[in-house]
Amino acid sequence: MTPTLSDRLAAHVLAGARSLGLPDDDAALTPTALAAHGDFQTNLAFRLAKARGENPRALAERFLAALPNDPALVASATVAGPGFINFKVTEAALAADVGARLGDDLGAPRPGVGKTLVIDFSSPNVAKRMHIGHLRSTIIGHALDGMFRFLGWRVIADNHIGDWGTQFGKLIVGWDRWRDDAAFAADPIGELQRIYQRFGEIEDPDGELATASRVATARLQAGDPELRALWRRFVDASMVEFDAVYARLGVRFDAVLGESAYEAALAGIVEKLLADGLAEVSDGAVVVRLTADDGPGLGEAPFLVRKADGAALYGTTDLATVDHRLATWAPDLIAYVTDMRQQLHFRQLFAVCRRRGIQVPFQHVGFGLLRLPGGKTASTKSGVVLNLVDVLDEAVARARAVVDQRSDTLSEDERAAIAETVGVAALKYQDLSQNPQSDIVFDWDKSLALDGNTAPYLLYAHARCRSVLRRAGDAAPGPVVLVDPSERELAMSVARTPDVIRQAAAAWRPNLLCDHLYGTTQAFSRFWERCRVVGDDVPADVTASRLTLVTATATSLRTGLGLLGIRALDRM
RNA sequence: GCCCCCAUAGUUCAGUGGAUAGAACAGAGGAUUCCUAAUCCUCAGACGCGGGUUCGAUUCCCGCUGGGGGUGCCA
Repeated sequence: MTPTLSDRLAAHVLAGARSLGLPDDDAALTPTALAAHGDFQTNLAFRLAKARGENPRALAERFLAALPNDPALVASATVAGPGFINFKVTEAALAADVGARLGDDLGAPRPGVGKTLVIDFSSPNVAKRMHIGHLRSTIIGHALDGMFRFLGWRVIADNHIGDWGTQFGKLIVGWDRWRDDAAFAADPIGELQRIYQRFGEIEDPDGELATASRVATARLQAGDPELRALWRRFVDASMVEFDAVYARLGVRFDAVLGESAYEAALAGIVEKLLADGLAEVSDGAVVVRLTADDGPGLGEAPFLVRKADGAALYGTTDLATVDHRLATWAPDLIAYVTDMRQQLHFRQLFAVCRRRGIQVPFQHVGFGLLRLPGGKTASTKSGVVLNLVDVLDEAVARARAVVDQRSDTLSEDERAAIAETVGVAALKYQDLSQNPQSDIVFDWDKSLALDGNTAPYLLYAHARCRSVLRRAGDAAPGPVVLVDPSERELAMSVARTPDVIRQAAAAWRPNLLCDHLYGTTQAFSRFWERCRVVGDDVPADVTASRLTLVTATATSLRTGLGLLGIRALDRM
């Protein structure tokens, strides 16, 4: 592995701070906003000057003088404006860096080696079709999974399926009365969904249905073999469909443990909380009372772990799940990727875990709602449902129309495969490229767009890279020599990719990686317009250099897209 | 009531207390004897309002307005 240019410059800056007698552990190093200011800048002089009440410009001048001499790395270092220190790295250092990033691991440092992350995402409910609202958790979670693994973490992607609860009583009752076996055989989830909806719509003036449903739920949870078998059928049928969607999205899990897996542990959790004095009985229910000391606003609402009727709640299940994860994987960090509406729940959950003596840090990655134009939320409740598979199909159909128009020399099979990849990638990238915490407006034309800052743009650039590498034939890659400005810009972007992956993971924000890959692609497109790689009029050493640069670009794009769950194409 | 989130160009979105706030789409105009034009180049266009902290605020704090979400027995 090779430290990145910014790692090396940060060390350079911190060495300067030490020799100035002002040791620090943050070099405040960032890429410059404008190329005219160099490659990187440090704003450390501002911070140090503020702490010491000095003039920042004067301190920056002293700082500059105190920097070590490193002519191999630093081409120039200058003080600018009120106290910025701008660095330009040498052509040789940049060229060498590009040459070190040709493998799939990008030669990147792996600071996560030895650490384990459990990340909980997707978590659909059994007997309901996945809709567009499930997309965010699934693909943001998967992208975080990919980025952390890239950084060396052992990652356990855990799909916490909603396979337990009162909805099964309703399903069982409805199944007995209204099921259509042929419909179930043809489309299991569709039939289960129909039964469930009918249960909600039908008149039940005497509460007869409600009673039957409660009885069925109780029998199921008591282990009635017949109902258990029926429940298993519902779960299995749902999982078949979920797995098909995951395969299509390219999403993987290390563990698929539904809520039912924790059923046996729930009573013990509640008893222990009571015995330890952490929980109390209140209005017949069992609650953990938190205070403002547990976190802002947490003193208001208690955390419910058992209802007055004796049933456990999702919070109880979540506590049992934490116990299981700690015992099974001994993680260093546990993360949950859910929509922001569950923020309070997780803050409470984490606080209760801390009270139970659990030291492991938790992270709730809350993302914004997906809404439709006009402000409606896309949910079963509002009656506006966009089935995920239907959206994927439409995305692929739109991609296919473009493939047929642009790539008419390719075979039918190739075109179908390309359209599938491009369509699904476009939908995923559209989501991933936005800040998770922002609400998303789903609009068919925007969400499935194939032009502009979209996955197809990145995939196309990668395909061009592969194309020229195929054409290079026997010509071998060689040392990088940066001649054209577009080459330097591209090289710098490629060199920064490992830094960006680290930052994106640390911020739990895949969109930072999307932004960077888009920038790399823009740089590549400009390079492509200006610089020929192979040809009779291109000197051999220039071809060799550019083949290395193109290889590094292709690797950076392929690896970066791969972390986002998007497979790069060699042709399109 | 209380708590949380959001407000950037016509639209959809980026933006780490830092230098001239970036893209895309839509709009106007250009580029292809040559490695994939699903491309590139040019033009035009924005930080809700009022205070505060700071050398410096779209960013942090307070208030206001507008929108969304949550809030003891759903998840």
